[in-house]
Amino acid sequence: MKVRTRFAPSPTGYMHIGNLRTALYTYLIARSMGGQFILRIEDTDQERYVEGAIDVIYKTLKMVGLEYDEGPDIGGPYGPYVQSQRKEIYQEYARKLVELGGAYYCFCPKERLDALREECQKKNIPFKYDGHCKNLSAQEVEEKIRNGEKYVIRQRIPSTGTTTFHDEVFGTITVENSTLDEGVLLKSDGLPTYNFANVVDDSLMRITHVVRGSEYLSSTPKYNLLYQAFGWDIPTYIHLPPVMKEAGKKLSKREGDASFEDFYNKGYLVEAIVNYVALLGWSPGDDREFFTLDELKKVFSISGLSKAPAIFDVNKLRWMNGEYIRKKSVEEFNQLALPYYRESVKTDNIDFMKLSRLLHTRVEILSEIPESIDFIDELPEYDVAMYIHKKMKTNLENSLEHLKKSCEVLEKLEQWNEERINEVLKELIQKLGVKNGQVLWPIRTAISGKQFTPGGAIELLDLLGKEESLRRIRIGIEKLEKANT
RNA sequence: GGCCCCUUGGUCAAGUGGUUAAGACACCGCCCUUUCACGGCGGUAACAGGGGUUCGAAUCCCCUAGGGGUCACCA
Repeated sequence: MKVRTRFAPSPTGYMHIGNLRTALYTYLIARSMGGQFILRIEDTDQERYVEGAIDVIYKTLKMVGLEYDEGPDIGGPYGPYVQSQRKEIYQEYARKLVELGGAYYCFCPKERLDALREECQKKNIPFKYDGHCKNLSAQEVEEKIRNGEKYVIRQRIPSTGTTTFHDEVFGTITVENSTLDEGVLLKSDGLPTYNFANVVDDSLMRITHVVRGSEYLSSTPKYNLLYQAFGWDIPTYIHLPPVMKEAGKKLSKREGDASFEDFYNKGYLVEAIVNYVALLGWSPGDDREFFTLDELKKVFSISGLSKAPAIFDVNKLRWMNGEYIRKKSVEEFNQLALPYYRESVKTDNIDFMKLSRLLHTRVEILSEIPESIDFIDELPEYDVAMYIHKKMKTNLENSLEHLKKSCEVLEKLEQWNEERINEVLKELIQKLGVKNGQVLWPIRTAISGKQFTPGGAIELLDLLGKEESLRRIRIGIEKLEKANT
């Protein structure tokens, strides 16, 4: 039988990183076994409807490269793939289930249920529907419906015995049927609950492997009962532990560290996010940790899935993102960096390729680019104390002296390029008989005004150009003269 | 609270009865070096606790603790 998995998000308007991981794993499980991957939208909750939310799902899957074989926008043999468009199907199957004895009509008003719930809470016992409508006769049911009474359809669950299911990651789990609540399958608005829709759809759509978050673990016995009542094959279950921010905390939408989009907008590369997320809760079994999507398709295996919740470590993502950046050619990096350059560099005589060569090994996430090059447009205010560097053995006096001498040689330099600048300065250094840093540190300080810069003095001189460099060096000389008197 | 699940360094994790308990991120140190990075080398750091079973337990069993999930006409 051909493996078929499905990613079935409810459209909330953004793609949580944990959700993305579920999608990834679901996709990989299918692809690693040569199977098909289906997209289905679970929008049976009308109150939660969010405009444009489905587009976010399409867009994210596309960016990440998770191609689905069937879905709302591309169709397929088991459509429609949006649950709100399958209303009649659920109603039909709900009625069928009643006939089969797996469900019953319930006319209990909300008030009655609320009272029941309150009572349970008082006694500190878990809420369970008390079966008030469980034994209504067919005639009674028919009459109530004819009278226009609102109703739901509830699952009928044996009061004794146990139900066992097997999960590929959590193993075999057995629960007492008596602890299972006879939940609502079909709501009074005619739409199904998740509990019903997912079973019906998964079966109708021939899903062989059900992949979802571990929050569904505890209701899975009920789904098995449903499959059994219908006489359907039970799928292979693969429940995934959650992704946490830190022990006990979830990734939050508010702090902007929860969705794929958040990370993408912060300058993380799609490949890096995918790679990192793949490793969050799954291990190939060996040391390898760099994978493209295509490579993952080959090596992914359910057996590498872990059952404990994983904490999302932004630090490691950063590192991995940096690695991905370094793997790119300078040209590719330049293309990625361009929009960020334009954010902070307004002067147009800067050679961005030169800049990219400097930044290439120093950037971990794209969004840190603007700040690291903000000195290009304008020399920042800086303190003369920055000229004092213990290891370089620089102080205010020798910095001034060396800056003056450097200024002299640089002024005379006709051909302004890295090679020539290097020659002249090294010559000067030799003549002075000092360490490189004695001359170069003050220069870098003078032209950047910053403690840390991408590239050293020579690269920066070249980057900024003769005129601007000399202007800044003279400012430095002035500052030092003032400080020395 | 009932039921279910989970527990190897700060984090991700390998490990499936016999290992000096891998590797990666982070951290620290050294080297390279005109700063910062990159790169290279090295270091600190873990089987939640307690009982069993066994010649032998991170691995099997039980208890305790901590954590998570669930208990909706939400998914």
